[in-house]
Formats: sequence, structure tokens, C-alpha cells
Amino acid sequence: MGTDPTTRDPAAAGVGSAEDVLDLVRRHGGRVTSARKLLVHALFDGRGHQSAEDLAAAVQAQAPDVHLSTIYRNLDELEHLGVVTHAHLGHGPATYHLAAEAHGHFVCEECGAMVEVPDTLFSGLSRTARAHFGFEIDPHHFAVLGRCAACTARDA
Amino acid sequence: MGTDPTTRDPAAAGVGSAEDVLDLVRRHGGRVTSARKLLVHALFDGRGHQSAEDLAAAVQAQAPDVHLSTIYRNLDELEHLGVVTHAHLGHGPATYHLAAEAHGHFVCEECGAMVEVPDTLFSGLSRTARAHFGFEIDPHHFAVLGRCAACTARDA
DNA sequence: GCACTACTGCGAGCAATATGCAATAAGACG
DNA sequence: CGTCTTATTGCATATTGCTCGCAGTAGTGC
Repeated sequence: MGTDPTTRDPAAAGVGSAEDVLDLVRRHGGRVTSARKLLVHALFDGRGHQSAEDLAAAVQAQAPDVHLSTIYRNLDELEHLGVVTHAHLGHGPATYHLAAEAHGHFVCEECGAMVEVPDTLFSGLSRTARAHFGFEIDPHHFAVLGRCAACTARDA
Repeated sequence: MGTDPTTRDPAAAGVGSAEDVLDLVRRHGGRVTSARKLLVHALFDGRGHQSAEDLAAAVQAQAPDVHLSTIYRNLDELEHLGVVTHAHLGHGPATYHLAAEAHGHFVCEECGAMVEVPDTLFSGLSRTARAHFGFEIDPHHFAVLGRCAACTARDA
């Protein structure tokens, strides 16, 4: 991956809709269950940074007795398929989103504000990391902490 | 903070030895207990990235019934004093080290290898973050994930 | 020494996530 | 359409990393 915006699994590339994802699941020998269907739709609908619990709530709005562990298991599977990824934005729960929408995050340690950051911002770091350490960074998984503009101003 | 290498709390600056730390603790109205003394020594001795559990083990080698919760409480206090910081290098427990030795981390998602990264590597990102978002990054808290040279080579 | 209270050990509690198991239901096949 | 296979589920329970309340202990100023 690195800063390259394409997804890891070639089969997951070009997955543009919930139906595409479900097709992919089927092609991998998976079954399209109602829980899975609802979860995938929740991922496409509620575009953003949803925790497993958020997603569970969204799914349970349609099918109340889908269990949280089912959500975790399905997120796990979708992650293996390269369709979704999770990111850690702080000390709380992880947030899940479509892999195709991967981007970096800045999170304010003081107020918790979060900024979505285009990958291009990391290209310099990406280059030096590769040059100095042969390391291919993936700037999406962990947020970069710090202090947002507002808090920096207030503290000064 | 940002990429600035000095520590946040001016009182914690120039703390170069376990005794210095204990003095600082005393000056802040804290007591120098045996558990605390051992913990601070463990932090100075086992230079590196130790989890709370590691540190507990080191302390317990001398005083077997120091409880893990005491370790956590003391680490917390030392963190407030600006003497130590913790970093998250992956999905496991946090690692603690002296704040004066702050540095960035690259962690390989595949093999778990960790590279300590000088702050200078982040100066470009630091600049663009400030310029584009007014955001002062602290590149120490969360590791940057990715793939190390060995794994990148093997995968290719 | 003595009192005062920070600190400790302990056990319980918590949030986020994982897992073993028996019951269920996709979906391939006839 | 019925049957069979087995992926998937719901549930309960476990695990991990960390936090908290409490009653007892032990540093420190006097």
C-alpha cells in the first residue's frame, strides 16, 4: 500500500457498491446472509468513521437480534477481503470504513477534533521512510496526534 | 511539542537520573515509596519500550508484591509530571519510556519489526500539517504502520 | 516518635474484542 | 422443490489492557 491509494487485494479494487461487495463475498465462497448484507449497506450508507458498535446499531435497526460478535466477525472477513479497513483515532474503539476511502487522520489530543488528511500530505514522509529505512509506510491505520489550530491558539 | 524535542513540563527538563526524578516527585508533594523508586529505576535501567507488565515484572523481581495497578498509577503520575510518555506501537499494550527519549516509530504490520525514527524525519510533515491545517503534530504517540524492508522484499 | 495523608495491595469493574459451541440457514445439487 | 453440506449465527463466556473504591500501610513534616 504505502501512500498508493489502490487497495491491496486486486479483487477488491473497483468495488463500488454494496452489491459489488456481496458479489465478491460470494465469489470467495462466502454466503450472503441478511446480517452481512445489512452490515455492508451500513458501511456504504453511513459514510464516515463508524465504530463496530455504531455499525451494530445501524444493522440492529433493521434486524434487532444481530449480535455484536457477528459484526466483529464480518468486519474481520471484509477486512481480509480488502473491502474495509479500520483505523485507530485515539484511545477509544477502532473506526471502520471502506478501504477505497482510505486517508490519514490528525487528532487533537486536547479536544479530540479530527481532521481527515489527504494522502499527498504524507508523500514526503513516505519518501524519506523508504530512502532511510526501506520502510513502506501506511499512514492510515493510526492517527497522528497533536494539537489542532484552535487548541494551539488557546494555549498560547 | 510538535517536533520540538524538549519536554512539556519545564520542571521535568534536565531530569537525567532516577534520583532526579524522585527529587521532582518529592518537590511536587509526592512520596518516594519503594515501589515508586523501583519503577523509576526500571525505567532508567531497561531503556527501551517496556509495557506496564514488563515494568511490573522488573519491579516485582525486587519487591514481589507490588501490584500491577500500582505500576499503572505511578506511570500515570510520572506521565503527568512529564517524565515518561507512552506510545502505542500496535494492537498490544502501550509501551512506556522516558519523555526525554521521545522519538517516532515505524512498525511493520507483517512481522512486527519496529524502527525508532528520529524526529527530523517528521519535520516535513510537521511543516505541511501546520501550513495546511494549523495542526501541530506530535509524531510520538502512535506508531506509523507499514511494511519493513525485509517484508517488502519478500512480498515482491 | 507521632500524626497526617499519600500511597499501596487487593479485588472488582470496565470497555473493546475474541472464541467455542450447538443451532440455523445459504445455496449447490438432484 | 427437497435435501444435504457447511458457512454463519446467537449466545455465553473468555481475554486483554487498564481503572477504581476501599481499608490498611508507610513516608514525611513536625
